[in-house]
Amino acid sequence: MDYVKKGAWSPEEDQKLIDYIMKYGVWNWSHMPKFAGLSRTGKSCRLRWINYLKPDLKKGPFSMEEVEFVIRMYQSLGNKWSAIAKELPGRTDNEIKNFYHTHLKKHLGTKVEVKPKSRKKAKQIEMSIQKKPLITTCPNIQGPDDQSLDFTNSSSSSYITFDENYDFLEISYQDNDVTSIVNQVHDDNIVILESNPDSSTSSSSSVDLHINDFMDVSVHSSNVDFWLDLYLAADNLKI
DNA sequence: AACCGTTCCAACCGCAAACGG
DNA sequence: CCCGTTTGCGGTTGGAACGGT
Repeated sequence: MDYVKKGAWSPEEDQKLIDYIMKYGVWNWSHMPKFAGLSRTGKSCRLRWINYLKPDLKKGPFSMEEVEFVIRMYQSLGNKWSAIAKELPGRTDNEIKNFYHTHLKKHLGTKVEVKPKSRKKAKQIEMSIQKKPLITTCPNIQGPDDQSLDFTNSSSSSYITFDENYDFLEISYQDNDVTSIVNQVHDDNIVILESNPDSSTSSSSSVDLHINDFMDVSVHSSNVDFWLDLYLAADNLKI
């Protein structure tokens, strides 16, 4: 049998693979296809089973908890997708990798420079960040009342404030007090912060993170191209 | 309706690691 | 230890679906 099928799996092929594995289990991926009546490579069968057909897979969009977990794991492990997947039951390495590339990648690139006032403070911040790092993300997010939180054309300062646990407190922007909106974003939610990647052409798009004496953290930028978005955990969140 | 650019993910590929004779 | 085979991993991509004009 020389012909090897490639591309999308048909429902019939899926069923053959499921039936075979349910009956005989996985014993040898490379030999199994011909016994299962499949014109596929073992590699293709393995991938199809592991990433799609296995019964204990969780289907559907990532929950907020899963998103947060993936972000934190990525920030501590990097692109160790299988290691991350092991800690996230029901999600495969491929799924997490796809999720990262489609939803997170473009938002995680910006480094925020921390300029603590003292060495002690620096250590505190370092530990705090390890525990609960600043996270990033999505442009053009809709606020709770469908208010679009668009900071793209900022020509003034923006502040975002966290408490000593790095929990989000408030945000102020120009003359507009958006605290009322933000207050609806609850503690469990992730606040995302980044400079606009599209503004990379501009000469000085730095963002400074200032630690004040109260151990609050505020982010300040007077750069025209700086923008902030909030990544809301509300049910209407689209990611 | 037709076209076109973008988004997204299933599935591919190459390579590395693990296995086993 | 060696070497062929199998399994596992991470980067990449083809094309379907979607959204805008």
